[in-house]
Amino acid sequence: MNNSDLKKAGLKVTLPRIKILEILENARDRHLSAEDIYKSLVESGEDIGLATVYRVLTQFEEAKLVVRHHFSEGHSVFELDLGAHHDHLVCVKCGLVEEFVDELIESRQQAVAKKAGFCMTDHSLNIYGICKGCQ
Amino acid sequence: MNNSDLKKAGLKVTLPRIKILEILENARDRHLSAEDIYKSLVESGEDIGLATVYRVLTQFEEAKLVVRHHFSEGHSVFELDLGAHHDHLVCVKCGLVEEFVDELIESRQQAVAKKAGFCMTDHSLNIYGICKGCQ
DNA sequence: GTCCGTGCAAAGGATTTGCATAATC
DNA sequence: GATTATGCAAATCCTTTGCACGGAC
Repeated sequence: MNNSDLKKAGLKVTLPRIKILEILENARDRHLSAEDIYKSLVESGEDIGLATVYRVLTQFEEAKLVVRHHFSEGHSVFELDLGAHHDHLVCVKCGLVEEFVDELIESRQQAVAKKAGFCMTDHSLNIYGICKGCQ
Repeated sequence: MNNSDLKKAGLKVTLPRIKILEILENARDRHLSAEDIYKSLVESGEDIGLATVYRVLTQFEEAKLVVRHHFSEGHSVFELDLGAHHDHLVCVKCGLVEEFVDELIESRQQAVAKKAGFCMTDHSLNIYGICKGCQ
């Protein structure tokens, strides 16, 4: 994920876009809110507005560079789209997010959609619970 | 679901609460937003404020009379909690919501959580797609 | 009569938008 | 140099809260 990905997406290579991409790549927990990213920028001494963060993230989403998730927290979180679909385990205490894939669940979802006559475009499965560290 | 359910929940039996319960029971699509409910009240000539709708829905949620869902639309939707857990198929064109249960998926989720060391408290699975009528 | 519930208006948080300026290509 | 991006502030959407009044028990 680098500057040429931006060009490919038809986006000019600008400082805010590069920085936001970097932050998403280097984040320990890869699932960040717009506010998280903004804070991170401010800490690095960058002079980038929150509105720009939102604009860039929305553009990245449209360009399929990032995926937006709505965990049940009242705000969106974003992660780089590395192409590998996965679902999420979210800790309701500390906010930790783990990823998982279960082929059986994936295929059953397809089957459920088909049976209902839906043409499935997407799905989101979030398991909420208390992680090992918080128990 | 009636007035005695309200009393059981420790809530006084008031007109707004009764009306909102009725609307949730009679809704064709049982998944309504606060705004939907408010509009429905206004149409029936009730003089009930939107703030009250939100307050009542939040109380109902705490009392386990309704369940709140966050489909990816920027607002919450509410449905009566009839005790039967289910997941949702959401049409991205018309907003139609269908319910389903798949035991295999349910049990796999438990297994996934257990393997990750999570104590699962809840989960939400939404399949997004285009319904039969919209295709 | 006490306490809880409600309406209204104002506040709140997350996100978007308008506009003049500044940067990329 | 033309076009697209950005920063800032103001606006918007959904939801919550403060306060004085009204209703349930």
